[in-house]
Amino acid sequence: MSENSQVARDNVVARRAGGSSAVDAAAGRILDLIRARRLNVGDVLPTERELSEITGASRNTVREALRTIRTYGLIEPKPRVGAVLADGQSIAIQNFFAAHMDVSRSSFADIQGFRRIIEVGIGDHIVLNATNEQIEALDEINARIVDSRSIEEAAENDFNFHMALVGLADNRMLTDMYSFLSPVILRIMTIGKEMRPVLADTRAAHGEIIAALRARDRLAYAYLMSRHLDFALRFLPEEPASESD
Amino acid sequence: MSENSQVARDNVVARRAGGSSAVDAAAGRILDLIRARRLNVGDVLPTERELSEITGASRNTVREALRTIRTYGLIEPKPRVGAVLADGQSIAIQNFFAAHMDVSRSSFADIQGFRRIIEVGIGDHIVLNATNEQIEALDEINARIVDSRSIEEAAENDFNFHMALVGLADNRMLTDMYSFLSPVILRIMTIGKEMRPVLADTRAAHGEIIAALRARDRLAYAYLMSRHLDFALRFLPEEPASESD
DNA sequence: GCAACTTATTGTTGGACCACAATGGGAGTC
DNA sequence: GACTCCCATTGTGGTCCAACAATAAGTTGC
Repeated sequence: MSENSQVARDNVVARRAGGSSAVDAAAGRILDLIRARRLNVGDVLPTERELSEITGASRNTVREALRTIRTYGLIEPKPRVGAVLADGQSIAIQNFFAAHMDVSRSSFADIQGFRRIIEVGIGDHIVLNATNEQIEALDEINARIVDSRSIEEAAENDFNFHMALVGLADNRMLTDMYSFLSPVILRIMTIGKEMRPVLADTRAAHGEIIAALRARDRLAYAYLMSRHLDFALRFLPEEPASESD
Repeated sequence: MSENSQVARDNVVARRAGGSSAVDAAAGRILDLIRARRLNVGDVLPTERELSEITGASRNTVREALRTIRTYGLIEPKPRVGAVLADGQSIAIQNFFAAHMDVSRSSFADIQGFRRIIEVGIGDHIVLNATNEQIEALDEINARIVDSRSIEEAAENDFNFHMALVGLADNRMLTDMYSFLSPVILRIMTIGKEMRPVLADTRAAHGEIIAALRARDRLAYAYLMSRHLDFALRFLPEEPASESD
């Protein structure tokens, strides 16, 4: 019993010297480990008991740290094997936003507002620098929307169009952010198409935007893109329509 | 010892009957509880032991569930009080970005390009919606730049100006991103001021932007902001010093 | 009014058990 | 003898429990 408290005290001392919280410290250690060993998707982490030894924390603490990392979608536990480095970004972000949608419904509008600023803002660069081939490629992607067999597929094609557009901005930060936000944007698009499944309209709106690019008309592009994104926003459940809430 | 295993088996049975994972089930129960009791920001959750009784899971399981919710930024634990419903979306989003995005790979030029799209893009909204008081507040922040004692302080004041500007866009996603990017942006500003430490110029450029806002002149704002950010870019090194990390 | 004490709560630990999957060895078969 | 199948063993995550430490709110004594 007394050695129990002794060990506890030592660990507490180590914790206070290290960081603010034992769980946070352990999480940091584990993330450092992933970086140091250059682990990639599919690789496995040491077992919880080994991590417990490595980090100097108890297995319970390690588990809480892993739970945090897991919530970020970076790892996925696999029984008998260990935690596997995962590409669970999509699910994690969806869960993240799902947890927040209950609290604040403004998030959807914020994301759409963000998109509008970005996609309108990149117009100047695209109009000036995009090659004709790139614009034609956009047209090709756009054509796939009406061929979609399901709403999900349509949303994916829709997203591909916008992602390709953002790619023309030639800015890594932007493309990274769009990849990061892709699950949420896809979800917004899916909801929009469920409520108003007229794929031809989406294609036509995109077509107008492409036409503005072909004509190298910045003002037309800004106007059309802005209208296009505003229009999508109108069909989102942003209004507190449900009285039960 | 045998009653120990008996309890464990019962709980496992209860778990399998309930859902997929005890932790997930507990997290769902807790979120339901928050919704059912209509808890708002600032309200406190029941204690872990009470939640343990409510959910039928052990305190350890409850803790892992709370850790998940906490990672989402919905609650914040307070010793002796309990978990408090928090508005920690900002920090949670920042952590998500930190976990998933590698800013260091983006070049300074990319980040400045991103900034230009954002800060020019929000012009319309600001020109239309900002109150005179908000614009005057911007002016006040801007005035502090020339009083700065050090380059770091000047960079910080510079950043504060741009952050306040972005805040006027009234979009949480944007402000969160700027908070997240703040270290990088600050670094860019510091470098810029080291190379060309004429604080009066920065203040003057900001002043012109503020004047455009006062006049509610979108075009002038877009032009001046674009020029301002482009100008900063000119003094940055071509290749970001990735070795410092 | 302030300081010391009490107490309730989270934070952390170590230990235990269960379910499950992989592994390997042994028995049986060709 | 080689191959196959079955089953025990083993190791891992998932869950639970009991205890102690740290902390801060509340209480009491002066």
